[in-house]
Amino acid sequence: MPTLQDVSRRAGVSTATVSKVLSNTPYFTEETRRKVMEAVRELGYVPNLAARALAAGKTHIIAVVFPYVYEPIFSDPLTLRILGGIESVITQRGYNMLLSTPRLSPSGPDEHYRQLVLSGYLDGLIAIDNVPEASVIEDARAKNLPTVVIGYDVRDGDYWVRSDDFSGGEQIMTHILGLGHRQIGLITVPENMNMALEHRIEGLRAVAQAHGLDFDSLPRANGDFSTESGAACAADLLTRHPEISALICLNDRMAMGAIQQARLMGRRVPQDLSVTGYDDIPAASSFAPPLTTIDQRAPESGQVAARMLFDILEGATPEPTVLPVHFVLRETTAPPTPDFRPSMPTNRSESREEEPPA
Amino acid sequence: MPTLQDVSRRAGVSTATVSKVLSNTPYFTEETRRKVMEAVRELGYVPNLAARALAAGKTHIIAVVFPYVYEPIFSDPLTLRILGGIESVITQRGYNMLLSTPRLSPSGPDEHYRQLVLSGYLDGLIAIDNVPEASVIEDARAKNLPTVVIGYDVRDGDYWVRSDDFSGGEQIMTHILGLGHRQIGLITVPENMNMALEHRIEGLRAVAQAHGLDFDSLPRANGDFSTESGAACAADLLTRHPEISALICLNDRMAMGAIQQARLMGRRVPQDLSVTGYDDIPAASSFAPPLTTIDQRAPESGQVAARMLFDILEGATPEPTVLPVHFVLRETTAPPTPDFRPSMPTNRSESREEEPPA
DNA sequence: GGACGATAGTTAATCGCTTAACTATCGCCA
DNA sequence: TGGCGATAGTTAAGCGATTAACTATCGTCC
Repeated sequence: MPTLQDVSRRAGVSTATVSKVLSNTPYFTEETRRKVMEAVRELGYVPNLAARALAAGKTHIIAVVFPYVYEPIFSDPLTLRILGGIESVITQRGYNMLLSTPRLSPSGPDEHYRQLVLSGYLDGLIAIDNVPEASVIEDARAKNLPTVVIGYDVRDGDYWVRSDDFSGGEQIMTHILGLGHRQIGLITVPENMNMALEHRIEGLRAVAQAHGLDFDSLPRANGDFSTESGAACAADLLTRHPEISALICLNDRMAMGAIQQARLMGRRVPQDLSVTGYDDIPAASSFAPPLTTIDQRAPESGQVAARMLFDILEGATPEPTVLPVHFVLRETTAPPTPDFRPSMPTNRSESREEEPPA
Repeated sequence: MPTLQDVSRRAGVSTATVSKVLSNTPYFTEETRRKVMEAVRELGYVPNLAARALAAGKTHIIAVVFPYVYEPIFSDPLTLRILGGIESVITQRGYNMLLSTPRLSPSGPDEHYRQLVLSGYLDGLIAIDNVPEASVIEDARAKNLPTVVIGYDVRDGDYWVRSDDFSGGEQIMTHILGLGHRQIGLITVPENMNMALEHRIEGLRAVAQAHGLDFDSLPRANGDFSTESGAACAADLLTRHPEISALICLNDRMAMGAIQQARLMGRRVPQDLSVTGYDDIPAASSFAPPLTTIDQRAPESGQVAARMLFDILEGATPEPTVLPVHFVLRETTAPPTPDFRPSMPTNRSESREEEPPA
């Protein structure tokens, strides 16, 4: 591979001049540029990025960090769409994207990841961080590496972008309540697992209580994001509380599992049971029936995060961003039918569910 | 950030010795190692990867290349699972994964990608290459960069791994024929778009012809991998050829679209119409009804590719690999019912479809 | 005409690490 | 005892760029 020096010799100038021409630093003539460019072409010169990184202290590599927590990112359509959004911006700016999926333990991310962050190999970092414990950006913060977090685990001074989960929860509950449902079941995930989901729950709660509903006494079961767990939760909930006329699920996959399970138990959706999801994954619209859900605009959040990062790299100090969510009305919700409306007006007498089904 | 020199001073040895200890190159005492390691710990030293890359000529970065062709990879669950497989091996070996998605044009991949490949930033490359034109590995080949291709666009001497698409096609057709179907519709993609799919078609053809069926005269429509296009193709096919009792789709998403469309047209699946997919994406098993399909073991192919790459890096010359596929019998296929069996035994009189629906 | 600022290009130090070549020491054996 | 090979560690030369500091040239303005 030809080096800068080869080019400089061939063009009959110094390496400094070649470097200037290539990086468009002032003070060279058109004639010089021509000679240099021609030498570059003739030799097929391509700059050595490692050398450039060492000398200039810039690697043009942005790490995108998806911690390996509850499940592999590679099966979660949502994080993937975020990734797509990030990729589009990074590529467009001529940067490269290093995908890192550190394993998390209570003592923090794995050693290999920590070395990467501290190694000077990275110009910036974008991390998904919704998990309360074990922050993935501590080292980056300590090293002053430009970092944008997508999610909630931030502290003062951090740059972040997040989806308006609270509003998403509000919109769902408003819709369900507006339809006339009062016997509502919740399919959630264990507490302290994901802060985004907890904000959705807070949104649900706010609206429920504004309507005089005792949110904490609503039947509730915890899944683990998967379709299967959604089915299991639905089985549990519908068995113990046959009066339920609407099921609010905190993500689409659990909603889809719940619908299948409900059908197995003889409930038609939406006639006998309304179900809502969250995320609007690709499968949601082609599901039968198409799922009423919340569109988080995941690709957009990736793009916004990437743009914020480049702002920081250029010396600006971008504002943290909360992205609006969009309610997607499809066909899994309907007003409750009298058959499934029990005689008592609320479910105050019901016991509360906390544990997930086996 | 402390450097190697800082460590060497603190430990009271030369930088060469520190380097040796850290890379475990022979000839130092246990005592020396202790001193060095202690200095490393005290200073919080982390090697600078750019400097290491420049000096040693190894970056510990593997590029994973998913060309942007017919659609963004970020919505294709299949390539994503391959990515997951690759990631697991790369991470485990302590390498980093650079995700590159070059834009392809008839003149080749974009310039930024070419620079990356030639820049010396990469220790190896894994590429998905099923698109006939515009190879993504030409530069890598020219530069002698260790490369493994997942797919078909290879030439002699290349390392590759691919799924046994031909056998997959055979198994699908054998199953459908064994069920008794003879009025078979095909939902495919345009020719020269994806070589893997063409091999599946060859597998289908081989078995069909062995059974005396004129494969080329089977009704056929071309989609573009998407659910929507599957629905459109199904609408087209079932309208023109109502006698069709089985629909073979070359991927799951098109199959799912086809099933929804068939249902809209009053066909029950599988009673009135059998449908098969290909890929076994996550949604396939939770679809209603669960989809009969082919499992390609995508994560495995990613793992195999990554392992092959490390073999090459270690000086070995691994054998190209064809991975077996697995037929997944679920609930979208059944024997044809007499109602939908037309009087003529074959469809020799039918015209052939080539164009996709608008 | 001389001084000065802008322009064009060069020299050489530097980034932080690896490694070939070299020196020094030690044990062992003929 | 001398010599040799193995062991332990050092010196210093790169790797291939960037860039600060410097020199040289030229036009302009008083």
